[in-house]
Amino acid sequence: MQDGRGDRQQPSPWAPAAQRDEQRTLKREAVLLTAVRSFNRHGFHATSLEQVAEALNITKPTIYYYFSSKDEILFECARRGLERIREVAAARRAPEETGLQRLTAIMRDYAIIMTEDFGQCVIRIGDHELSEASRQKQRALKREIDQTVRTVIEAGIRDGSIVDRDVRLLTFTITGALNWIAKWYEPGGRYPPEAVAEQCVGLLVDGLAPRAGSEGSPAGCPGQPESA
Amino acid sequence: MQDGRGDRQQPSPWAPAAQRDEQRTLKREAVLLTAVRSFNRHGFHATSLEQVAEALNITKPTIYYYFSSKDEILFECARRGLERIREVAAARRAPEETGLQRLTAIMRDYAIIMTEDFGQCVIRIGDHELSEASRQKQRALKREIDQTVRTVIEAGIRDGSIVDRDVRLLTFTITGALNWIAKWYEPGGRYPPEAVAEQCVGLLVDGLAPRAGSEGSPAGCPGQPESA
DNA sequence: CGGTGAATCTACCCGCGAGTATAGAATCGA
DNA sequence: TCGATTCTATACTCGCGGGTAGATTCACCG
Repeated sequence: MQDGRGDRQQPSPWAPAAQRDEQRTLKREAVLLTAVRSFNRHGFHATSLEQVAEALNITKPTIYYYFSSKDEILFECARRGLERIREVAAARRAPEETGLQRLTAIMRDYAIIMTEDFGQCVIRIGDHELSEASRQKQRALKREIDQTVRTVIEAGIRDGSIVDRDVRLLTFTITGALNWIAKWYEPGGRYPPEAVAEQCVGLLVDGLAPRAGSEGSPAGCPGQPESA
Repeated sequence: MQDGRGDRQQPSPWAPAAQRDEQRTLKREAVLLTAVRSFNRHGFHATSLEQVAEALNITKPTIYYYFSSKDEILFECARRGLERIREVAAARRAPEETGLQRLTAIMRDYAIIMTEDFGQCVIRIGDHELSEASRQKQRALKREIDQTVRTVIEAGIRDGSIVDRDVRLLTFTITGALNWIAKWYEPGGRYPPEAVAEQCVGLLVDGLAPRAGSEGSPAGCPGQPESA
């Protein structure tokens, strides 16, 4: 991972500089993971950094050696969750498939992210817990994701694979159903993440009312594309 | 003050006792309403009772004259929201209609409650903000609602008006989509509550994929009841 | 070994907000 | 008009937790 820096070809036996950096990264990571799990389980305010430190066998000032504030920790957790979503959403931007097919793929990945630590954090922690600055940054990330999803939905409406409804409300309803997974899902419970994703997406695509013809979702027979 | 309570038929001219009680109730109400709005807007922890008091042109001790703790205020707010949901859910328990018809009615009312102050409070305020005791009571209320909804869904699956899927996941997905309204809805925005409810429920019933036959929701032509 | 810097700890500060003690103002009953 | 009660305000306590100052330990390098 040499980025500009430290590219000195000097093969000193057991280069310690890189090790140091790696150690630091590893420890930051450990703090983040412990923190996000506590945030998710007990809530942000109910989690003191002392508790996090204790769980890591260190003390509070050590955490402040790696992070500048509790807000930074929370934001970094949320950022990772959002980053993951952004990736899967962006991965399906290319229009080789129908809008519904692309949206279905995004929804499925989205649902699974909601069962992960950093993904849950995005939903479980309220906006008001972040500082004003962090909240703004978070909003920007969310908007970007929202925009991507919306674009896919619009494409689906145009090609006839998605029902013609208000795009904004469509997006809210879908993301709501999926976001909610983060609230009730518990690892090791009766449903594996894939099953959750499968079922939720299936319901959103097919609807509550039984379809006349087939049983399964019409993923293979979308409305005929009629790109103007 | 005999707690057999105040049933003395004595019609004293302009019974002041009743007026007193009414005044007290009115003021409690005002505190609750101001508090819940601030909770919803700024979050529970970011709302101090001093702020609430200031908004009411009173001081903090006055609030404590009407409530015993901040937790009691929050719980009372949430309780009202849940109570409203419980009512609408229970109202549609009788099986004169198909399961889907009953569920649709519940969902619609549920969605509208999510646009109201106390309804929003139930969703926007995390479980961890309540005291242990209050949280337990809240859970009980939520479970009761959940159970009612689930029963309706099961009836719908039996009579064929609702797709045969895992009831638990079905419930989570539906409530998730509807609960999320509380997060993004803003009064005076572009969508009136009825429109929100209409669209969300419509999508959940019909699904994202266009239906072959009709355009609208098949509210009038549910799957033929086939009660064994 | 002795110095240098990274990493961690002990011991503290400090502000905020929930909750309270208590006194004073208004209201009512006689 | 005089208590008694209801209601509200002033002025406080107090604990919790975010954040910091400064000492200390340790690892490596010369």
